[in-house]
Amino acid sequence: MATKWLSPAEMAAWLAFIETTSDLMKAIERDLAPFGLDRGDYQLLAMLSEAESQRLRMSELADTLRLTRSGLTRRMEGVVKKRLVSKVQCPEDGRVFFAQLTPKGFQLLQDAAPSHLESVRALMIDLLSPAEIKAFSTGFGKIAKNLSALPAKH
Amino acid sequence: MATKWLSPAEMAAWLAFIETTSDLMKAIERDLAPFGLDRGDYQLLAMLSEAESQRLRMSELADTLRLTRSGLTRRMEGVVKKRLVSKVQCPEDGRVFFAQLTPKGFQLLQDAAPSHLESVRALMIDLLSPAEIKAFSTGFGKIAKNLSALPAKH
DNA sequence: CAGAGATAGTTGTGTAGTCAACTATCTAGC
DNA sequence: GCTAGATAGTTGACTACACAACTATCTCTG
Repeated sequence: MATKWLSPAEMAAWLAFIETTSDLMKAIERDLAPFGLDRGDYQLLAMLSEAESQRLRMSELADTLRLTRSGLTRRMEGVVKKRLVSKVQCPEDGRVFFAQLTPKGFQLLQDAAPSHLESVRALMIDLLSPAEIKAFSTGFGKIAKNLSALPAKH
Repeated sequence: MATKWLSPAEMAAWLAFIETTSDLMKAIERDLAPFGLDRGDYQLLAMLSEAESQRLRMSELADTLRLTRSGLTRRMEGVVKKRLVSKVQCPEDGRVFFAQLTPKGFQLLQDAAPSHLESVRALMIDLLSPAEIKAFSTGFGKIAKNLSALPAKH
């Protein structure tokens, strides 16, 4: 197999991406900490807040959060204990549970959102030119589309 | 505090980045699995392979891998047990240890690299236009520069 | 050269996630 | 309407990390 190496420009893009992402995530997480939330909690609340009746089936939520079902079961323990989310059994199907955003959870999300958005701006968006923003959007869009077209499970 | 919302284009860039990165990392990890390596191991080996004498001080290696010192201690247990890396005490300073790539580790890296590079190409690089590649590189570069200029520790 | 303090790495403890096995419920086919 | 299988979620065991406290070594100041 003849290895097709990456050109310097390609390697630069890859390395910049790989090395920066982890630091960026940590910085964003740090800005969320004063609200008692981590990034996983925030995303969970944000997803629910945008959903119909502010609730989603567990497995649907797990998929959008890129968690396994068991992973979500564990993460839910935290936000349920904090009364930010409640678990509601579906009347039509006894197997399914909904994660339901509580008023307290909604309020906390409202409180945290401005700070989080500001954080995303300061650490990423405002540093990029409009062309770069466009390139991020289209570039990651193409990557995502390709990934979802893949056989997925091995 | 008046919340400065993200424009649709900005939000698109942010969401595309956030949602795609996790899937991309998992896909790359999956392609590395046949070699018995995960992404952390691969990066550890890759860093050592490029270093002077193919070795680095533990704390230096921890920094480049974005691990805490204790995190690296734990990760080293795995690669040391697999004989891919050995730990060598520094003669001049009894506190410091070097992570030293073994011939076996070097060989495994040589074996895995073509597949890994191919994976990075297929899942990311080859999907992007040259302009997008450039934008990724400069964009993440700016983000990284900004992060390193920050107060860093809380 | 004796501490005092800095530095390198490890260990104890805790958290967040995975996978595989399990329970409970629902749905079809007979 | 019963049983076979599918589906939703949970649990047990494990892994990879982080943080804080610790040990060992080095360095500096008197």
